[in-house]
Amino acid sequence: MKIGELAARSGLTAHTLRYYERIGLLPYADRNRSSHRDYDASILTWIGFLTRLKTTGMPIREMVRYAALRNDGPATETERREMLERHRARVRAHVDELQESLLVLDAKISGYAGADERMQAHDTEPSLRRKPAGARTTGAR
Amino acid sequence: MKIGELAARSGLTAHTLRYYERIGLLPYADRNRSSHRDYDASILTWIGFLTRLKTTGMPIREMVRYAALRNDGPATETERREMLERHRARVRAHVDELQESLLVLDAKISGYAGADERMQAHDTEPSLRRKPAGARTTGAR
DNA sequence: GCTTGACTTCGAGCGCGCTCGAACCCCTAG
DNA sequence: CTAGGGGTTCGAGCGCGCTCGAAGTCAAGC
Repeated sequence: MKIGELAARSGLTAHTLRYYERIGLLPYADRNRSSHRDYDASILTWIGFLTRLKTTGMPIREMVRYAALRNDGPATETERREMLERHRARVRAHVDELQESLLVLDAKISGYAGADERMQAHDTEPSLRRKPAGARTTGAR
Repeated sequence: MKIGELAARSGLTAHTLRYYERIGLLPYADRNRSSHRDYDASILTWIGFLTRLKTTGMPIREMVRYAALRNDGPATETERREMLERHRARVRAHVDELQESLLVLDAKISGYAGADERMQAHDTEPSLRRKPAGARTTGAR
């Protein structure tokens, strides 16, 4: 597979793929006689995993470190596992933080007037929200 | 309150606070006769909210837009609410994505050999994980 | 034989969100 | 009177993660 196809299949651009090779995220690709990169389909699995790491906010230099360890073979497995465990902990913490923020956002949104009508129209998730905060029937405003 | 104190209390640096004022995230602060900024404590609430938006990944230019609307008074409430609703949807989607990625991470981690011993030592969260996949009582190791 | 277009390397540039330093001003305490 | 420790404005610089363009090579199709 040439770089254009890999780009299409991986969702990255050819520029980015070359950049990733340059910095060590992707292994140096075999070149054909025209020095065009020739990829094996298995690279897609690795790129998929890298994309997960990226999605979850791992900095590139850490991904590079992980890639280097991977390249050094089974002896580095413990270290790799530990990296992923640390990363997982960070991601979990981040998720918690986001969920807390979602509550704040919910509160703020329901604090805006005129919400009710549009709630009917836009709200895709009617549960758990209509909590009229006591007997204060919003007579006047 | 002067900028140094606000910095200490808000967790931002004085440099950042000035930067935020410059770009319109923070209202132009009153100056005392020495042209030092003099903040009211209420600004902390606003900064807190901005920090939430930042935490949840809202780009600064959007926060600036929100701040500008806020500054234009109650007439913009609908638009502000809509912004927050859109943002909330993005955040929710992102949380989902992270949770999916956590599963991948879990799988990858448990794929590494030698996990068991260290699990005992490092795992802070014993629930839900030790799923010994059948009756395999870990006799040997 | 020539055009087209996908590839190559290399280095510069960009958008984001700060971060920092220079040069200056003012207030207070010793 | 002086030293120190705030504060001010202004503009440049930085780290990140790409993104892009220039200039060249090569293979295939007309």
